Amino acid sequence: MSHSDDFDNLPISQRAMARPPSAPARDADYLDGLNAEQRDAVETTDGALLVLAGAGTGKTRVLTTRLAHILNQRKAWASQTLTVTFTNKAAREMRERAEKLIGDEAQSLSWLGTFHSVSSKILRRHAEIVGLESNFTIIDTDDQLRLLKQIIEAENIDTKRWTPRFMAGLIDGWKNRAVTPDKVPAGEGHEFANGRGIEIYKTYQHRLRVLNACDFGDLLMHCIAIFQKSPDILADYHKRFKYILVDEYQDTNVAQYLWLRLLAQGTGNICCVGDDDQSIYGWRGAEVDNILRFEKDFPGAKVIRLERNYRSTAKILACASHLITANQDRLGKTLHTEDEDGDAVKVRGLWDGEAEARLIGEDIESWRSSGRKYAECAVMVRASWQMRLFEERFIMLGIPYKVIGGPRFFERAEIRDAMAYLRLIRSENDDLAFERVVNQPKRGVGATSIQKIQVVAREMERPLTVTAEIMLRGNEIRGKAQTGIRAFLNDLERWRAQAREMEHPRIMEIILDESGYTAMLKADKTPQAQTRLENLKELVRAMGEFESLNAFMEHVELVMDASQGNESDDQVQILTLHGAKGLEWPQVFLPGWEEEVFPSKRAIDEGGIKSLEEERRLAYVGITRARERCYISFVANRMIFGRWQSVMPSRFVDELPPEHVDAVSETGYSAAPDGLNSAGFGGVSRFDSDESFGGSTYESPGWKRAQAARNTTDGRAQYGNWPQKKRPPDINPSGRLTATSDPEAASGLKLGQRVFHIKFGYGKIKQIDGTKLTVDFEKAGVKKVVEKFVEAA
DNA sequence: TTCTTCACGCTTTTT
DNA sequence: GCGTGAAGAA
Repeated sequence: MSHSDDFDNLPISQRAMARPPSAPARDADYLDGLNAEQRDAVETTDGALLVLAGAGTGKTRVLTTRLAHILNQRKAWASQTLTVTFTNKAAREMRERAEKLIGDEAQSLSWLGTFHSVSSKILRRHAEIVGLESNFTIIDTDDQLRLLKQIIEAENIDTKRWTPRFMAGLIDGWKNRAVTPDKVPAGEGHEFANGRGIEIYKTYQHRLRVLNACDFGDLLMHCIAIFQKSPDILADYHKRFKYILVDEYQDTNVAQYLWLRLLAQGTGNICCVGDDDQSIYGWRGAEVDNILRFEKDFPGAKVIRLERNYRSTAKILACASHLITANQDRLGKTLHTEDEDGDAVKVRGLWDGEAEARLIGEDIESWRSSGRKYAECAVMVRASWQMRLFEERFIMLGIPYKVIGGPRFFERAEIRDAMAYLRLIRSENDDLAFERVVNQPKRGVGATSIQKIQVVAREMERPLTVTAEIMLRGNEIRGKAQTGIRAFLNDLERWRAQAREMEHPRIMEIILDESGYTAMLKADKTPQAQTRLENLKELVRAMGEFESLNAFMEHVELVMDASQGNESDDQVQILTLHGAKGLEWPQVFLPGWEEEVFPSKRAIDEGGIKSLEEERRLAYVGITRARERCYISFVANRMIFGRWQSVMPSRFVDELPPEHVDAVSETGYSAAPDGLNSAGFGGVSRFDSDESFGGSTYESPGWKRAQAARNTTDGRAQYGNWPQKKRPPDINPSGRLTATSDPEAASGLKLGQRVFHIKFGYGKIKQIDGTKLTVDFEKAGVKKVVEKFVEAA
């Protein structure tokens, strides 16, 4: 095993003296096939280096090869390199690809991970410096919100007017900039409850410390604090990390930047790879400035541009490049390819979202019948609500698909409940976990009882479990709650003892059984309960893959995306544009290119030109995912939040280069990119003639607003909120029933008629009472009262 | 205490 | 359209 001679395995006394052997151990044949720039980026190992890597230019390859090169040149041990990424997925991929290059040695890359996982590892070593114990809990957004809610309520602030979510946003914003409560610039807390925001931030941080917990932002912030407070610790890390590699540098926020800069002060060997045109996380604190400023931050830094694209055909690349030139602040790159022209990017205008889904479904089928794979196709949307239409259509057509980045396994309620039990076993201090599961399953412990305990706990400054115990002894809790809590505490005690001598998957099973959680789900006849049981089984199985309970829990707290399972299956991928970074497919569909959808209304309203540019980068990312074919589409009418709106094609459509675009009209309306406005994209006129509107000059508010927004330079709509007018009930071509908010329309339904409902599939009408229908969904085993249905023509 | 109903707000995206 | 969370009813 080549990694047995690793730095970490040396006796501590020898570490300071340890030097990697100086001679290269292997031939540098891994450099074959790299172009001149890539090779330069790999071989420039020392000093600060910024690699500006455009889409599809072999960024990951350069990073991993560089890593291999450093190791093969014996410039450092694997464990003396630090490689940080943003997502777990990226970290995993990096490790896998490194393994192919350097074999077993990749296992010693113990400092390869996300910013958060590396931070957590560092923080566990020095937790006491920031007032934590090394077994601290990492809380997620859900816990964070509950904690904040308690704090805000305790301050007697109305949580409806000043929502915990908003406060969480402020705190995240501060933490993204590594701003501690005492460093908040004057005037910034004023947005919340008349300036009490800072106070709440302070209390929040204090509470976290008491709970021996951190949130995601803390992981980085505490690390920075440790480095700043203890120069000797920092010096240790300087000695350790001889080479630092950073992926997706354009997405770093201020805290991450500070973190990196502190660590890079040692050797100064830092290599950041990124693409300013793919910075799409500004809303969560990413500073494109970090990459724009790189040369100033790291004096003497070298910049290498990777501009040869190996992914897309020339036409696809031309579209993307042309579109992105509309952005102002760019470092500027000129991507080129030696690839052939390929097919033009297809732009298509359609009547509505269903037509769009239908067409894309057909395209995928014909792709498949031409002998290609489903898995070579991806549908990329701006927001997750747009996925539903495609799912429905694909189910109907029998096209296998997979939604990427849907509700994550470990964020599901049942999994979080199970985790809360484990957390309570690990530490009796975990108040958040206690609150979550004292009454889950129902033990007769209601809000009143919990509140009572909380009050006392706060007074005594003890954790809830301990307080509850004391109160039970003092007979201060009566009735159902008394027996409930008694049983709960006894169970915890017993499990804790058992956990010490049992395999950890087994203890999970015991907890689920004995707590009555499994029984609760078994008693629940809805189809969701079945899935939940399966999820829990999966959880127990996944636990078995970890050495210890603690290892498993660390994994869950940070790597919130387990259990993909059947990745090899031939499935169409449905995902958001954000989720698509770093991926590629031969055939890519980009639906929903309408003003206010993409670019999203919210982005335009809130962030003005800056957000608009970010949306454009998102479009750029979308197009550059395509290798052979790229289909862009927009519709005339779209259902948004249950309301029909007439919508305009996205301005991005107009920004495509006409000579590389093939504009196809599927509706009889002009979809030519250069003529959309003048030719009068027909959605509106068709809408006008619809009799149900009883008028001929109707224009939907959405359309007017969108039109106004398109015509302003900053992208902000000049109109306020327009009164909403309802679109008449929709009649769709498959002869199904569609929900409507118009009660009058819901007449003429017949008993026994089958209706469609999004969640439960087809059901039979059992009873009609005005506009109220009782529908029996036999397949799902659900009876549901469905209101406001309307019959199809 | 728990179950039911209703209104609201929100759907960018990640650790 | 959907889930959440608060208020009201059993």
